[in-house]
Amino acid sequence: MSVGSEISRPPVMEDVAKLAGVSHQTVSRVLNAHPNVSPQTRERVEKAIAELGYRRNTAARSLVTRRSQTIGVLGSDMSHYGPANTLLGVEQAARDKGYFVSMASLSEVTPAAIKDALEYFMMQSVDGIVVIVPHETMFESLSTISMAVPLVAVGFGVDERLSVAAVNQRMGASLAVQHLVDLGHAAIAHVSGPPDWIDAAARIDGWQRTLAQAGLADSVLIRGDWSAESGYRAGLELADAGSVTALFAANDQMALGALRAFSEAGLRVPQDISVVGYDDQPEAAYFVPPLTTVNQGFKELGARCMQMLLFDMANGHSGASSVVNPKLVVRSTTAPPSVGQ
Amino acid sequence: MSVGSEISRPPVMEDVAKLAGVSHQTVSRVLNAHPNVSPQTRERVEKAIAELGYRRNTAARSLVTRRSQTIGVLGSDMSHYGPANTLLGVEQAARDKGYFVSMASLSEVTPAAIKDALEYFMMQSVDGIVVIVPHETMFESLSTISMAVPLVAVGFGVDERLSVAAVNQRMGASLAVQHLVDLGHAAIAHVSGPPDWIDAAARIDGWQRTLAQAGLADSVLIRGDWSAESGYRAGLELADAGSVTALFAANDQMALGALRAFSEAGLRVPQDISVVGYDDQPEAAYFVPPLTTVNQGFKELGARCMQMLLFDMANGHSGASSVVNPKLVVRSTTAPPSVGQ
DNA sequence: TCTCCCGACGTTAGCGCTAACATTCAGCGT
DNA sequence: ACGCTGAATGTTAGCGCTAACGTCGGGAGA
Repeated sequence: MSVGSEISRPPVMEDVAKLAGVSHQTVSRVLNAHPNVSPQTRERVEKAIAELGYRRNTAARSLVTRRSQTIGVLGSDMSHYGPANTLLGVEQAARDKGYFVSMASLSEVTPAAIKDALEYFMMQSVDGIVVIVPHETMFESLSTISMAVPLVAVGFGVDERLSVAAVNQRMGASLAVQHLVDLGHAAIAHVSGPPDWIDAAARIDGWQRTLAQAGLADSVLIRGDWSAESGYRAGLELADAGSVTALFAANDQMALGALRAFSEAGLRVPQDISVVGYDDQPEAAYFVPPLTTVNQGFKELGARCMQMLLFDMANGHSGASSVVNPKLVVRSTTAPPSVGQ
Repeated sequence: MSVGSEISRPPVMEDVAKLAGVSHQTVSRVLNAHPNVSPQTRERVEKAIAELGYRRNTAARSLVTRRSQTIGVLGSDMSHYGPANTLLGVEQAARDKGYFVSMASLSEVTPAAIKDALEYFMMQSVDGIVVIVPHETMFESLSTISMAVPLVAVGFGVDERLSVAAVNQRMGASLAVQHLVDLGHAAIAHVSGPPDWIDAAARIDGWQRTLAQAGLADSVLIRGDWSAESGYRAGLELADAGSVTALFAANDQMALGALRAFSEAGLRVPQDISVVGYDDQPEAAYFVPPLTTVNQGFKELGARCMQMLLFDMANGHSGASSVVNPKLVVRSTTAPPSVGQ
């Protein structure tokens, strides 16, 4: 019923054309939704395509159009909540728009590794690149390498050389710290991420500014590395010093570590010390006690990213930026400082 | 110094050939490491390639070789620890071997969505597919759809129709439960994942078998959905009933939720109740108290996966399977049941 | 009635590469 | 000296598609 000559080779455009009684070019026109095809012809061709199970050959198409319909996504720590969800957002938006997404992840963020990955994308002749590595090294590398294709970076500070989609980290940090200030805290420590991470730097900055605006003195800053373990160590340190009534952690995992440290040290949260996290990963609501934290719309960020990339791909480099605003989520790790303190 | 005719078009093989004073085919031979090229010629060609910054056009190459050098990775809940890390393992192994990796993630695991995603990979004419969706629906869909390219599934049970790389879930569950039995527990509950998830089913099975082997009666089984929230509800239920001295949770997040529930209910862990998780995500060591759990080598799993896929791509479908063994990680949430119980 | 135009197709010429087949030219045995 | 072999190259013919042009009718305007 279906096939005339039972050859194993997958059907090509010519086969469809023959079956529909038209030329291969008409098939191409149908596929590309050209206007000048009569409805009857279009229908015949579509039927033939369905009957043969024809699929257009992407390589041949790419060869002549010079576009691969692929975008490259470069990430680093994809096993973490934020980047993983941003990736998901990008992927969904890309697929919606008919793009394929190729991914590469950096096991270490060094200029060489970055160059390699970018080179890998160029080999694939991607039509655009999304970079989800908010790292100072990445920023420097990106400034050095002039890209042949549009690129949008997630989470960088605004810079006219780069198209950027970011969460307003400073605002997020501000939200967190101001919440503590409003509660009456005057000594608010911060466990930061590695300072060469752009997000970490922005959160440190937001923390300091908010403190200053509230007329409070600088407080203790402990450098963490995003891991629960570093949060734990920071928590121990803070519990030992006992100089502080609140802690703002640069992510939920470090907050988790701190929570454990406080628990071990016999400090009650929030009665003895308040804690605010950052990210609002789903587990945060189930920490002991449930964590007050800052929610970032990662999936939306990914979608925006893709939107900007498509714009740049159509109109050339824009250097535009799109920033999404985080929201504070108050749960049970924050309370006014105890009077006895 | 570098280019003769300053045209904007990217260099093609012919340009390299001209510069090196050879034919384009010789350039191709150098690029493909053919044996019959003299060392001097090879060197001249390589120099020309470097000088022009030549990069071979993947589309043209794919068109003629009929291989895209791309493998598709299909995932579902990539924002979770296990799948995300498996993906990373696959990605690294693939890139090592010179393959590109294209990813698609399922926002919902339905036959239609699966078919779509697989279709999407076929459009891209991937050379192979890795499926990281250990879901019953996926298994059924895979049995229905006969794939045109090699496919390896992560985490399925062994089945000769499918090439599979998996963690031995039954053993993992056994490890966890046996540990509790050895401690002296006789009433060991289980919070499972959704039972249409293959991993969840295997862990339930492992839990039951180990109980039976130890001569213990069936205990209470609560169905969760992997989320901390469901673990929390289960914990509340268990605390309320008070019929059990230990809990085996099918993942760390549910264990986290349970930990919080117990804490709220005034149950001390591990004195009043022991808890074992599953996955050993990095945070597990920083729960309050640190969680005893089962470690699965996700990255290794990803690498094995890729290895099998390459094998199948070279030799046709193998239906082989490769299983990695999990390890128990004992921390502080497990102890002998209190005598007063 | 005769243009002229334009919609609906068909035909042709590559895109940049690799596989398969030619070609050339040493070196070797007889 | 003569082929003969085989390594090192060159030449040719597509892979399957789209862009650019060619063709061919049938209405609208003169």
